Amino acid sequence: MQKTPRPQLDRSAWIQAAFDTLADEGVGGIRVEILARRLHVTKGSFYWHFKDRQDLLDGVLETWKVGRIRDIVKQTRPEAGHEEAQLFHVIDVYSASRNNKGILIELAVREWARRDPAAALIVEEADAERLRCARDLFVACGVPLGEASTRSVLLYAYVFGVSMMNCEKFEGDLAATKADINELITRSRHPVKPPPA
Amino acid sequence: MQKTPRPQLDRSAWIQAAFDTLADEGVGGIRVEILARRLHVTKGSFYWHFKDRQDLLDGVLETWKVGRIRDIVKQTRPEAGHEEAQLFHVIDVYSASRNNKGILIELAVREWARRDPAAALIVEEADAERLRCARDLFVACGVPLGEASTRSVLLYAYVFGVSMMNCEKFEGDLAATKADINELITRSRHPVKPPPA
DNA sequence: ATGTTTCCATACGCTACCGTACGGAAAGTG
DNA sequence: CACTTTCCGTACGGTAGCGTATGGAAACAT
Repeated sequence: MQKTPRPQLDRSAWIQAAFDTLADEGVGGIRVEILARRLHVTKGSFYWHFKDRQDLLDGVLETWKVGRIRDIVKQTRPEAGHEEAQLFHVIDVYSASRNNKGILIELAVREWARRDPAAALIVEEADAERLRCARDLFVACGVPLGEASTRSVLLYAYVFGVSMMNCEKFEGDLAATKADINELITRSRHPVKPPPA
Repeated sequence: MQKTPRPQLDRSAWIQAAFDTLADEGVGGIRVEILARRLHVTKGSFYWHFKDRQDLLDGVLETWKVGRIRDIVKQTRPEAGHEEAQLFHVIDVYSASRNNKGILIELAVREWARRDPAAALIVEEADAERLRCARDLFVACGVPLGEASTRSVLLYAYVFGVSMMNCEKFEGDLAATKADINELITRSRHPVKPPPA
C-alpha cells in the first residue's frame, strides 16, 4: 500500500488516480475536476502540474508503456526448464478473475487505442514485444519458429478475448474448460495438412 | 443502400444513426444533438420519438440483440457436410478486416456491457447462443461434447481478441498465420495428458 | 526577516449536452 | 373546410467539465 497521499502532490499522484478511473470508466471517464475531488484538491493543483488534460493522458500512456514492457520481459524471460509453466502463467494472469485491475486497464487502453493513433502505436509496440517473448518461450519448448509465432498470436488473442466474455451461462465448469484451452494453445498437435483444393 | 432518409423520421432511423456513431465512437459518443445534426433535424424530433437518451440506448441494445441472434443462427445452422467450413466462416467473418462495421459494433457493445448491467446481460445471452451454435457445429464434425464446448470458447475468445490486436509489426504473413490458427482451433489433436505432478 | 519559489484555492467565462415548453406546419379526418 | 394528430423547430434553463487568471499560504533561500 501507499503511505496516505501527502498534502503535496506531484505528477505521478495524478497519473495514479487517472489509472484508477481508467480501469473503472475508460479514458472518457478521466476528468480533471473528478480526479481533483478524489485527491481532495482542486483544479488549481492539476493545472500546475499539467498543461492540460491531454498532457495527463500522455503521461498515463507513457506510464502504461514502460510498466507494460517491464512486466512483459519480467514475466517471460525464459527460465530454463520452466518455459511451459511460464506460458501457462501468462494465460492465467489475465484470465484469472475478470475484475482485477490489470485486465480492466488492459481493455481500457485497447479501447483507447481504437480511437487515438498515439495509443494505438504504443499498444502495437507492447503487443509486438509480448508476442516476441511468448514466441521465444515456445521456441525454448522445442516448437518450430513459425508455429511458435502462430501459437503466440493465438495465445494473446485468446487471453484478451476471454477477458471480454462471460461464459458462465454456457459452461458450468469454466476452470476445467480453461485448463483444456491452455492445453490446446500450448500443446496440441498440428492436424494433418488439409487436402490441396 | 437506403433510399435517402425521408423528411419523416421514425425510431428506427434514429437507432440506425446511433449504430453508426456507436461503431465510430462507442456508447459515449451517442449524443442526441449530434445525431440530430447528422439526420438534418433538431432535438424536437428526437424527443418526440424517444422519452430520453436512455430510451434510445435501450432501443439500440434491443435492436442489436435481435439482429445478433438472427445472424448467429443463420450463420451457424448446421448444413450437413459443411460444418467445418461454417466454423471457418465464423472466424473469418470477424477477423477479416479490422475496420468493418460489424466488428466495431461488436467491440463497442462489449465495452458498453462492461459498465452497464443491462448490456452485459444481453451480451451474455448472445454469447451463450453463439457458443451453443458453435458447439453443435463441432459436434456435427464428430468432436465429443466437452471438447466441442472447449473449442467453441477458444474460437470466440480468439475471434474477439484478435480483433483488438494489430499484429502486423510482429508477423509479416498474417494471412498464413491466421490460417494456421484456424487449423489449431478446429482440427488440432489433443495432447497427451500431462504427467500427474 | 524578507524576498522568491512552489503549490494550491477561488472565481470566472466558455462550450457541449440534456431535457422541457411551446409554437407551427403538414398531413390525415370528418 | 374546419379540426385533430403527427412531427418538428425554436427557445430556454440547467449541469458538467475545460482552461485561465489571480491571490494566498507555506517552504525555501539569502
